[in-house]
Amino acid sequence: MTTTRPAYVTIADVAQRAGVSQMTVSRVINSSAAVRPEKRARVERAIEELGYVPNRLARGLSARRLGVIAVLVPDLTNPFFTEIVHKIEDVASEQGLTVVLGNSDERPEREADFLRTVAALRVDGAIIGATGDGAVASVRRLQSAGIPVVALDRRVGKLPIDIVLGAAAEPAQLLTQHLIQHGHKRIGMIGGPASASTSRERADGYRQALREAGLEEDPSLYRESRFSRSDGSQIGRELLEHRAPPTALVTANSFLAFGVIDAAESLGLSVPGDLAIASFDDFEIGPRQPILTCADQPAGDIAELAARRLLARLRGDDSVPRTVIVGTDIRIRTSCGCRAAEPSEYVTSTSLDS
Amino acid sequence: MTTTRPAYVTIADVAQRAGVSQMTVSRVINSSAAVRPEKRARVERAIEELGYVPNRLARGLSARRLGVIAVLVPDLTNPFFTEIVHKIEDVASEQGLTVVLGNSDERPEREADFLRTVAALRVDGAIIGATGDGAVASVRRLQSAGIPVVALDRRVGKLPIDIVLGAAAEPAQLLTQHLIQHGHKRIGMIGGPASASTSRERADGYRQALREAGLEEDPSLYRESRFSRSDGSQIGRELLEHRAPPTALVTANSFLAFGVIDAAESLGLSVPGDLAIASFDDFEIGPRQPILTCADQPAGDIAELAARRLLARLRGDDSVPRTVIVGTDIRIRTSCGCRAAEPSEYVTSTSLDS
DNA sequence: CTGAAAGCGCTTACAG
DNA sequence: CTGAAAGCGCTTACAG
Repeated sequence: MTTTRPAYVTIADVAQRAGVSQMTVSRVINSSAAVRPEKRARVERAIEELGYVPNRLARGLSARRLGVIAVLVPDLTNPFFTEIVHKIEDVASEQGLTVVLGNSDERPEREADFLRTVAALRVDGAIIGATGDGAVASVRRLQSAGIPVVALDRRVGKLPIDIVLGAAAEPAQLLTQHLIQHGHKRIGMIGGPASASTSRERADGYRQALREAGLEEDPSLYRESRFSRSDGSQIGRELLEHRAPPTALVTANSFLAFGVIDAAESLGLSVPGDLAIASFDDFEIGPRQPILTCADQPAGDIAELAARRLLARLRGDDSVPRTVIVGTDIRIRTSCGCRAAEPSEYVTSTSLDS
Repeated sequence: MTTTRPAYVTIADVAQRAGVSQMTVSRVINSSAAVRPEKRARVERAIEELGYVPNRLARGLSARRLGVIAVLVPDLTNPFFTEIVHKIEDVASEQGLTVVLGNSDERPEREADFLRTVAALRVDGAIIGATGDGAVASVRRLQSAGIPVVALDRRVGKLPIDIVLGAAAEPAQLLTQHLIQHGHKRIGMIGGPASASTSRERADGYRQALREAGLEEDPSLYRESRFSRSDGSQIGRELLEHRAPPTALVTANSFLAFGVIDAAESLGLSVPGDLAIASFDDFEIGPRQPILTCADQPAGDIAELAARRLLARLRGDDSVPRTVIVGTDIRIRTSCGCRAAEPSEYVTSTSLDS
């Protein structure tokens, strides 16, 4: 079809030019066995002269090891996941591994597509931030094909699997308690999609805090949403127009918080004056001091732990699946009603085996 | 090494179970030729029952078409590139293509590594945001192997190659002119690394504006930098402590602008009162109205155009390499000294053949 | 230390 | 519409 034929140089060409067998060339390329120095030199020269680039597909096919790992995230637009991808890419490239990237956009079908692709590619392993429990079947297929999978940020059903995620219930509880300490009685929450374990756990933490404080739980004050600014804005508006609106809100994601603030402003209300806010995620990017009181999950650490876990599996570690829960910093700023930025930080760091 | 053997089902297993030849199975999988309905049904059932997932490595090896494209960006931390990756991933997945992701971190060696990997993987094509002209050799190697490459955001030396980038000189000129209209006489610029064509062109636009306005060009007011907040902060501080400091600054990237504002604040100076700023990129993410007057390159459009160009090449388009320059919106906000947000937008949109 | 043979799991021609 | 043969470019045993 195209004019230029992919006229690749093959291992046979190199062997012929160097006057050795293919195997010798293979051994030189992979340093997989000792080769007499003179031969090695001849091979290296031939490789150089011919501009030989070993075909990794062929290698992957016969060696059953491609040197590629897959990374799936639910939203590539979210700086939390961006940082995760960035970090995993760093670790991978440092290990000579290549990353195949997938973005499900929180859609289970896209997720299934990607995981099927990845299975077809016979990647060495995968790190996935699932859309939710819908990923169980796909992940199981990968596992039964012998491909190690590490879950990140969200659980995958009840599957026994390595998983690395940020603390969810405790920080939500702390955020809520903080709002309670500011004197709020009617505290609402905009949670994430119930399909994500993280969302459910954060909601638990919120409810737990209310309960412990002896506050009534008004079910109409908890709202499920997608992790988007527009959902935050829309639901925020609805809550603020509630007959008995909340005076404070916990949001499960910063996009949601931004949207709520948009809504408040459009209604002529001020934050935290008319509505106090505490949120998850710390990704305000800009020239001014951030204002959001939030639970900041260390994305880089989560990513690195997940990557290291996968690397261990690739090396043959077949210990029991591990659940690693990474501590979260609570950053007190002004959206909750605090004046100054008293850096009262809370750190939890847990690591359990399951 | 591991306990579970990747006991994959192969096309031969399916063929046997369906009582047909491998070729028939292959034709069913790929819809590459007509197959009698009953046989097709038998094959489909066998695939289902066996849980067969075709091996794309094997397919790629013999068909010389993997269904994978490579995407390289210089900074995965920069929302401009994140959005680009996001969009390319969208287009690719919609076309059934998989994305292999690389991040050079602006380091030519990492770039070369990635491009070598990608060549070894025999990907179908690549879209690369190069670190600079250092990528010439790597790109040439891909091209001569018959792998189409589309450059994005930055040129690759003088290589004849498809390229999609945002306008650079004109917006820089307009930004500078705008500052001049505010009455500034001493206008500096923090440009990006000179290795990137974009940086050089932006600097040209800045100088052009000064020249046309008859303003002196003080070379000490132009500073080269990396695209980072810390560089912005450090260089910003140096410029502000200059014996005759600039009263206005153009920055080639928003991270730089943020850093400059950090520096100004730490010196007790205000923006735009003591220092007016106009920048490239529009990626303030947060709850408040953005303040940066800037040239906003449409990352999504750039990405999509690049992806479409590559797709055309994959389909066999062998026309002359094309240079597409995408228009940039100028967003007037307050960092330049304007009061309100008069949305005076400038749009340029050009497409040239080279 | 070295190499000939077989095989990885597909597809590409080629016949029929 | 269908299939047997050869080949894609490597590596894995196996001999020596």
